[in-house]
Amino acid sequence: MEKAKDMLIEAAVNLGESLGLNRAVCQIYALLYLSNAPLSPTEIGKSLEMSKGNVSINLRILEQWNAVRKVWKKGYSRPLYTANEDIEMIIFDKLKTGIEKRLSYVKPIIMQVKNHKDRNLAASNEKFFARLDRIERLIGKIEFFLQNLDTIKAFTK
Amino acid sequence: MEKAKDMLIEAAVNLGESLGLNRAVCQIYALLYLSNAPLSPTEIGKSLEMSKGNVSINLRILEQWNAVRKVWKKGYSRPLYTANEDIEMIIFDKLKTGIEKRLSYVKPIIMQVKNHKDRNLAASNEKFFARLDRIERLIGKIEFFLQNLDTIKAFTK
DNA sequence: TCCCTTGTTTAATATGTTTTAAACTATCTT
DNA sequence: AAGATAGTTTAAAACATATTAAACAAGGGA
Repeated sequence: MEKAKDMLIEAAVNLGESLGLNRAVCQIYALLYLSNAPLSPTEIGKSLEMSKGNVSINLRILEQWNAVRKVWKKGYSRPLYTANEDIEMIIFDKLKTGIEKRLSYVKPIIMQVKNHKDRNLAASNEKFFARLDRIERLIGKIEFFLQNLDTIKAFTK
Repeated sequence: MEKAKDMLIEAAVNLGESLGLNRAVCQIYALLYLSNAPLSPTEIGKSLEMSKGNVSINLRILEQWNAVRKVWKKGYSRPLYTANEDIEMIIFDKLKTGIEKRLSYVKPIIMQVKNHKDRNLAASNEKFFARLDRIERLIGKIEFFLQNLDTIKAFTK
């Protein structure tokens, strides 16, 4: 049983790393996701053979992502932690906000370059501006795509 | 003009890093993408103030991704390089094969765990197996999504 | 053929990230 | 209140990756 959990946790790490996540974050989330009851940081650290500092840091990260949440057990003053199960949403939100942030940085730069385009240069740089246009269309597509992902998600349910 | 290129290259680096790409790869691709004519490794290195070793390594990576290609100019024995312009395809293919590879690693592990599920344990681990099912459905969704991305891409054109 | 230029490979350096160990803070138990 | 337990923060270490510098190989022109 524990062996199975370990294998699944390792698989989660493997998947998470392709999204640029670190090992600890994936391990902790997967452990909580597969646990029947909420766990304390100490239990997490013991189970994953990970320093408590590392548990603390990465639990905070997961909380910021809304991937885990505190559970207050009656009589206990310290919270336990449990996984929020809608990992689709978690992954999606993280990707979406990340991409949007990047695009909002790139877009004004392209605008700026296009507006500075002076007539003399333009002739000799036909190709250059054509490629800028192409990039702008791509950005438009990505934005369209993000706006519609919610719909698609619902559709595939 | 060169200033504009530098800004755009920097923006490309910024975008690329959110996909986990290194600086050099993004710079080289963006430079070739925005250049009117194919460039030699030496020219690339000079333009980006980057060692020729680094240019060489990362040009090879870009070639493997089909993101750039060699151009043989008459009379020259060494190739120049130019960007393949369909970066949507490049990004998409890279993401798609990456995700597929990861899923093909994870799927059999889940199968295995589910098949080992023995009756005694099963009762006490209702929740555990329910979550496994949930993950399996998620993987199914992702696969469906990937299979249909081509269609969606065409649709948004 | 010999040198000069160009490109590749490799080992070392530099940079960035993750993890831990240890100091610190807060909470709980007696 | 004192000692023990749990959690956070930080500085250092371990680790991974990217970049360069330098040795090497291949081709081009004298």
